Amino acid sequence: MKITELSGVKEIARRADVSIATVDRVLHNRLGVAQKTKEKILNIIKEMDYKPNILAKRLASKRVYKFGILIPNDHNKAGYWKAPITGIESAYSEFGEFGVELSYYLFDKEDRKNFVEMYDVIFEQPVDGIILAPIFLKESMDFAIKCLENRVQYVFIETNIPAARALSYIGADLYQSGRVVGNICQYLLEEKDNVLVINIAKNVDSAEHLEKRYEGFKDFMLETFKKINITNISLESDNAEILNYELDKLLKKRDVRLIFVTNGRVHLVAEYIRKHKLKNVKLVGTIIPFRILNT
Amino acid sequence: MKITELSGVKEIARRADVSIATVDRVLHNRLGVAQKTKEKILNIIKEMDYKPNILAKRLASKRVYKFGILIPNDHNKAGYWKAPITGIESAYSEFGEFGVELSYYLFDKEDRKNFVEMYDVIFEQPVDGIILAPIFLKESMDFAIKCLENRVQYVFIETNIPAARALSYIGADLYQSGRVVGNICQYLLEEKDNVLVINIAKNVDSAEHLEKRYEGFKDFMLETFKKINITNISLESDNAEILNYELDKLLKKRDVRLIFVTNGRVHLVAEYIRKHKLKNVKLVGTIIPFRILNT
DNA sequence: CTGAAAGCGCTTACAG
DNA sequence: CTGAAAGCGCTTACAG
Repeated sequence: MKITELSGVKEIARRADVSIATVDRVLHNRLGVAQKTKEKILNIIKEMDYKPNILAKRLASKRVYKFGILIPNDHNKAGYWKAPITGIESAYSEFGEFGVELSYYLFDKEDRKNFVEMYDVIFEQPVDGIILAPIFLKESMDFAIKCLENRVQYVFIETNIPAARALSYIGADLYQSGRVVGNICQYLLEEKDNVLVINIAKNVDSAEHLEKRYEGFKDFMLETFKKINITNISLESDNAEILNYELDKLLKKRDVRLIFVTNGRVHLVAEYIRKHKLKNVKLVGTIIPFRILNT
Repeated sequence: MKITELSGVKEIARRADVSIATVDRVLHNRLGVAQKTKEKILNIIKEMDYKPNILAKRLASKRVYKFGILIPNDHNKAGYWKAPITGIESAYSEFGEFGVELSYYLFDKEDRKNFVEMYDVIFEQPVDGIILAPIFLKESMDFAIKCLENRVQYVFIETNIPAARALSYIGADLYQSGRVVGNICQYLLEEKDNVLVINIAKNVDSAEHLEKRYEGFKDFMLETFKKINITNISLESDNAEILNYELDKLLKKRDVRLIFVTNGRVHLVAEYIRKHKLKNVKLVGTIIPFRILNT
């Protein structure tokens, strides 16, 4: 770079022989620039590999970015969402002064209609970005489309729906989590053992999510034991009767050595095992709560 | 806040009836300000709970911050330090344009003299902050003192020395790691079992570090089993003869159910077990490599 | 010991 | 369709 070279918009303006206001218009794709001028400027931008200085941008702009946060209220799972909220607030206290505003929209985890109501409310006000827990599959897909229509970026938290192509996903890697479970359980098993993997998901939607954990577990197992026998079932309710019925059937058929429940509902199976006084079956569950890191 | 209130240095200057240059002098504790003026300004700053705008600061200042990175070269442990370097480079590509410069100082992990040579070199040039792996205890303490003398901030990576009061520590929480091992191993043990925990640290220094992992393991175990019997030994070399000698002694005395080696040198004990064809002892080790997150 | 002024790289009315 | 100018909240010579 020559020492005489101005940087940023000024240099672009100099090269294009226009004012920086015009450069700014092109940079933000605003109307009111002659096609020819626009092209010239665009070429120079490309030529220079121009990267705007975000510090200067933020300093000069009065614009406030508004974020909506769409997560379950904590009425059922006491305190589960405390940690992410703490994290959001901590980030806010760091960046809030640079033009960020937060709005919370808490919905009832058991009520998909309420989820839809809440996300409709979000769009009543201008919003730039959204963090959401997409625990209802179909409704969340609809929501994603609405975000795209409104040019609003969205990020998933806790549950992921890869197909909905969020900007990013904050939460556990369920596939890896399943592999870890497999890794630990390998010491409890032998070749040709029977293993039962149970997904218990109250709404159909998160079943797909839990499936990932099963995949990880299964892949690890099959890499370790060629002839292990893994049966996977998904229950769409946490009703004890149904669970008992299924377990009766499955455990009668074969000698199951290990049961892996892919989420925290493992206690339901624990009760079954206790009631039937089963001695030879090992039980494993998975719970990965959010954690507040000490800083 | 009144709408007429200016913000930042301007407002301070207005209230103190001085120029912003003088405010700046006080803010940076520079010489050449009358004691009275200084006090007045200091009071106003406190009153306003003034927080400088770091965006404006960085934009206005031409100052470049220089960071030194003092970590082992990878000649022995192939690739172990690739991940943190990737992380550093990724952060650099994000922030480098805002005035950050990096210098690497790689030392020989087996040679504490080399570590000292390298850190002497660091101070030959101006430096603002240092990331280091303090794997040599005494030398790292000396280094910390040198940093304090030079008013240079330092951050530890991989190994922590709490007493050296670094700005922060990047790495595994060894105490929690030990608890996790305990948590998993509880299913392999019963009340009154004998457990052996072995720290194998080539240099005395990291022994203290490994101790933390033992603490976590022990605490979890004692919370779970009241009468479990845990023996802990620390070896200062990875010499197989010495290890074998110690293991002979320890395993003769009592019926050991589980051996936990607090780092990756677990393979040394594995060899012993294989050679002696021990069947009833379980072996557990811990390796937590750095990982590159996919983004 | 203190202040006026230019500048960092952008954005934002406003004027033409 | 385009430009001159002020401003964001700081820092940095320079002058006195």
